[in-house]
Amino acid sequence: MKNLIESLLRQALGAMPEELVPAAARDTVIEVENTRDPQHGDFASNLAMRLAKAARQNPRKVAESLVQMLPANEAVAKVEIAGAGFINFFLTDSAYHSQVAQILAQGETYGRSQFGGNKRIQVEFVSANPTGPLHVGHGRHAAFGATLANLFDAVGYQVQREYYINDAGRQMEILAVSTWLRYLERCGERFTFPANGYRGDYIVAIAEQLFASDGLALRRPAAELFKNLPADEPQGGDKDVYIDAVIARARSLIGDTTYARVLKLALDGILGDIRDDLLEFGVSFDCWFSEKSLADSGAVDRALDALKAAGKAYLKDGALWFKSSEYGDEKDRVMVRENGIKTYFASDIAYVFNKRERGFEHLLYIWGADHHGYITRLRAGLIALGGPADCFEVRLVQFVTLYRGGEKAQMSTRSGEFVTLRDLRKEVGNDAARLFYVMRSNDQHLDFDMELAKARSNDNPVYYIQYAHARVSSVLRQLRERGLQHDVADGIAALNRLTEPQEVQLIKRLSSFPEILQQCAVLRAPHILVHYLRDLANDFHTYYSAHQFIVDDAGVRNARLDLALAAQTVIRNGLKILGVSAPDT
RNA sequence: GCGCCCGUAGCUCAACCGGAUAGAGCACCGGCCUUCUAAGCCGGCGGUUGCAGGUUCGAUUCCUGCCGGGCGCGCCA
Repeated sequence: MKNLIESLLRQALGAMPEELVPAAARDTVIEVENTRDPQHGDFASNLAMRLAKAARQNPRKVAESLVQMLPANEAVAKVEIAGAGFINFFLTDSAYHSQVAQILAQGETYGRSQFGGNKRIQVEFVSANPTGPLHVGHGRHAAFGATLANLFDAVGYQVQREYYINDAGRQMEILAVSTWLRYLERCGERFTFPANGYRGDYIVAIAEQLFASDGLALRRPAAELFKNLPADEPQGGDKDVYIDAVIARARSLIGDTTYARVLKLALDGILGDIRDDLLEFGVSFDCWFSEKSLADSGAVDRALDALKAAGKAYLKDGALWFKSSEYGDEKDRVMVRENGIKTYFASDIAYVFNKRERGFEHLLYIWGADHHGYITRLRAGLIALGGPADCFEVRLVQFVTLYRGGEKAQMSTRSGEFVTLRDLRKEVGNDAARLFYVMRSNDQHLDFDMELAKARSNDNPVYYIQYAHARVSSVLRQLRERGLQHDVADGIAALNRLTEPQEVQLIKRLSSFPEILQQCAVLRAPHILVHYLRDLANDFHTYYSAHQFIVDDAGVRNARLDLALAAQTVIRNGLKILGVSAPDT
């Protein structure tokens, strides 16, 4: 509908005389918006006001000329000029009534469009380090990223969902040694666990597996393991230096091959858990991309070489630096440390380049708010390697604070007692979690109230929306119980009987669904869809309370049932994008 | 100190990338069930959009400066 008005205005603009609207001013974006007040019609445009300056005319005069040039259209009942120069469009009833027929005809594809022009976009999200289970913060990333990807898919992009596995580097070493130490404890060795080791229960569980498969074969005396090591943090030492020493000692005691096997056992175990967790949450990925594979394939070295060749890298203090300060970064960044080990930044540059090589036209990264400092430097890397800067986009997701009742729930990674995504899903259910996570704008801190999420009441938007869906199913059940049939075609023929204000309101809401999806995708704002569905549910409940569907007049009855079915279709389509179920009861 | 995000009703948040009278839910007050699910509906109360300037026909939105909150500023990941 909005697109129709827009094209009418564009035609009118094209027909305006040259002396009134100079050629330069014609190339403007035509803004059409839904009106807030019904008195202003169904759609309004500020086009005349935007042209007024170039036309050297007052806005109302420009509006008059535009309206004169407006081609006639059967959907438009009336056009008015109002206020400072708004052009208000009033649509005909039949234009809206035909929307109901269209929704029913299109069914689960209603709302989808070709807006994206099949452009290849990649959404990379979650990408949590495989060193432990996902926590509630990752849940927000998962829900946000998955919903965005669904939105892109719905509006005609070719979308790929990717999870970047940080399976290279020191943290994997720490994971492996933590697992082996827990195994030693299981074997009966006694010692103090390193301050910098991973101490979650999941490590103990993996160690138990190792014990089951290998028995005491990998046991080494604790005394030998900890002999002549530097002090750990509680003893006044450096925890990083200490854990590195423990890792080196462990490697020498059990050998690199066995060590690698322990590492793989831990990595596979945790990654498998993450994968299952996300799958249960309705979040799936097209690609799990391994950082290690990037290093193994030589891609990281190639990226470094390319930067050197471009004159954007230099040696200082024994380290290799990238001149990111040339691209607005605060300072240059180290890519290869003095000890020869590459930083994450080196991998990240290679990775962004790799994404481009795989043919994605647009790269969307979903990161935690604490990573905002990396945006400039990574974009710098992309530009330095010749990539277009505008294909690189990062959306930050702010933190989640859990509340249980009025009380803050603690989520510290230190203690190992943080609330996992799995725990949260178990407590409030997948539907509530998915919806609550995206209910607020991503750059807004999220207060997640678990009590509210569980509530089966009006306060809870999940049930409110789902209830509207279920009510339609219930009406159709009632109909059958009374021995009646829903004749869709008969209803379509009688759509002009839908004249009650609640019916008109509901139809208007339904007809804006395709535009809402586009808007959500363009603004990367799934929360708009949640608000829309909430409003739609409200429109439906209001209608439901005001009028009966199952009435004696067959024409009205079938038309109303058509409308109810259309509302149910839109709710279901919307919930599907959000990853929320649409129950019939 | 520098950078990013945020500040809107008592609370949690919207406001369609500058538009018309700033809207919802919760809470509070008052109505509606012998008729399709009351998990619902209707009405009422509630605002100097943190503060001060600026830009223009028009600012919650853009700019500047303060105030307040969160998060970053490693040869960590």
